[in-house]
Amino acid sequence: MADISLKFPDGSERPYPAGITGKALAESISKSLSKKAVALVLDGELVDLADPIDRDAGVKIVTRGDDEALELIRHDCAHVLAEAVQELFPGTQVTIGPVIQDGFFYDFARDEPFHLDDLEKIEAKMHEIIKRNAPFTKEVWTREKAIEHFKATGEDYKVELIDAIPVGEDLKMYRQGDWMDLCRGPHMTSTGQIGTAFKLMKLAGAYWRGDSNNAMLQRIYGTAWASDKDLKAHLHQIEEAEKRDHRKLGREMSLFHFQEEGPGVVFWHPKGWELFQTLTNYMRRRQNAAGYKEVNAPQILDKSLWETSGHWEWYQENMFATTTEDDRQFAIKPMNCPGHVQIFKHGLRSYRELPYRISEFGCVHRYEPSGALHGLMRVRGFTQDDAHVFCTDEQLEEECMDIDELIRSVYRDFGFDEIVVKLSTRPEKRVGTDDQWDRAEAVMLKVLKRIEAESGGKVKTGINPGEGAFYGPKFEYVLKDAIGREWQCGTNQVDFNLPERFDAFYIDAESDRQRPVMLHRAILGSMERFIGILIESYGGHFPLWLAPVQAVVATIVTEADDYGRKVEAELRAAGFRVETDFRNEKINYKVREHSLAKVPVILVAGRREAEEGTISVRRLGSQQQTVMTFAEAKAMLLAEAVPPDLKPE
RNA sequence: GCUGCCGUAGCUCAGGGGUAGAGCACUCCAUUGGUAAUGGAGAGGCCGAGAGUUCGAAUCUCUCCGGCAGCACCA
Repeated sequence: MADISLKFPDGSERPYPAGITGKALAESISKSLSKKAVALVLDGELVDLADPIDRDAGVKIVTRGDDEALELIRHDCAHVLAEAVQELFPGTQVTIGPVIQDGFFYDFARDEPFHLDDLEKIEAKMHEIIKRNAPFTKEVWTREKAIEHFKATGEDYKVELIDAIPVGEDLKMYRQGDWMDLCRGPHMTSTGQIGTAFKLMKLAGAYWRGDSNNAMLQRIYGTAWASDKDLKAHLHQIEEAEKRDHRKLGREMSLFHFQEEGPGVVFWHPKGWELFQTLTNYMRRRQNAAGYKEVNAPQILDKSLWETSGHWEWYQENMFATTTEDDRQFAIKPMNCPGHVQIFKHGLRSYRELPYRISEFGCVHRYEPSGALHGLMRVRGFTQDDAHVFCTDEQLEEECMDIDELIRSVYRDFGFDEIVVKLSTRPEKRVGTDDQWDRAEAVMLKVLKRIEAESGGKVKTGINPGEGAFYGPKFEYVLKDAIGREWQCGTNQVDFNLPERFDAFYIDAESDRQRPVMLHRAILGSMERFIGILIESYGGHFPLWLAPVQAVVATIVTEADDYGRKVEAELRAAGFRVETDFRNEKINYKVREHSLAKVPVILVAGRREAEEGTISVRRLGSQQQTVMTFAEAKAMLLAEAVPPDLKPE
């Protein structure tokens, strides 16, 4: 057999007989390597160790500790999960079991639901299967044989999967002991290589093929790692994330609450509302500076308006509607755009007024599916930092670029530097002509390229086909928070439809009527959601400018209370959000309580401070405190509390 | 909306066919104590709602409401 030349990661290149397997290759290098090897990377692609290599290629032997092996561990683990379930619960059908972030899942079809305590049994069975250490072996089957096999074993879903695989493609079956599964592969060489660092996490329902018209399957989620240490670290990380949960912190910091009578609507408490207002005021300043005029449009409008806008036809199931005694139908606004069009239309607009930018902290209500509700992140009543820009076709591109700059500059102020901009194109359910969509998407594609280019590649971009709003394509701004989670917040949508539906126009330089283009844009998106993101991202430790209570003045002895009152009054007069704690409690008690409430600064005054005009400053998260004159402390705190947009450069 | 689980005091949770418990928080009393819990006493619940089974239901069954996890949907 002819020789092939294989190139190793260290750059060295050696000849081998064609058809050599990864296993034999590893053996030829060293016995210990062949023992540790679990797979091969062939020209960047992960393949089975048993696959013959028949061409010149770059190779890398993957051992269990390599990053590439993690995917295999998880994938193999999914197979073992499926085997365990079928051993324990005969008659259960297997469907798909892919690798996901941090682990894997497998979807099963079974009439009886699994219970939480089944997970323990399944996990024990998995350990047993792994201990058997059966080799994974691959077989290539014909379509007919595979279909026949799965029909015979009652695996209807597998048959359906095979039907969806293009004719001519090989069907690979992986066997582990007595069990086998249709699978693209690759796998490690035996189940024993999975190790013990895995855990079944949760049970959930999931639609077959992700389509809610299909049957619901039972999904078992698991996490798997290369070592027990990694598994432990992952479980610890989950615990840490739970501590940041905005629903928990919102309660502990008395920011807001929910209750049964108002599913999906927020009761904002004084401190939460303070935060809300601080954020709103910041956005108001940013928008005013960017040339927006703030407006306010009605909450409830006649059905006819929503028919004209298309909402009644396309969005009705998400709308709260009401019929009055005189039989008029009204809807509570789910969006602000129709209202803003009315403001634009009121009176003749000149081309000189364009771009006409109006903003509104618009409170909207949407009937969201009950299962979607999630704390502040997904609610039925929320406030958008919404705005609409009416402009000419020629102005469109620059307006989009300005909006892009505004959005990213706002995100920077909160420390969100990693941004992805996605273009969502025309959905199936939509209004307007194809020509309008063509025009809108063409401009947006151009803008998307400019955003990426002008950010020097810092902003990543992408396309979401078919995800646009019913009235136009949209840019979606996805930010990454302090703990690496991604959130879609900002949006910018190009709309040629609504102006036409409402017959909005302006008068151009030749005194002719012209149709404006309309941009819908939001930056934080939903104020509620953004606050939820901030709570979790900061873990409740707000920067001073955002903190609802910026400092608490706590006295040690009653004689210091008068001084404490003076400290409070002076800070309050300077616009600082400060509270006092003169309770008959020990200072330890007070420090503990305000630290748990995540107040950024505790100002402690005892007899000494009162006499000397000083104050003891203790920062949240620090075990120490600094004594300084009150004047110094005040200057320091006031300087730190200046919002980012008002900071002198 | 779908699947599964859950709903006991403001919060965190125990109990589980014979009419209710803990810790923290709260109120009162004593204590004026230097940076993460001073001691004592007290008050607090139609055990999510409705119906059923039962001599008797917070406990079992059903329906509804709400929550949680995931799916679907989405700012």
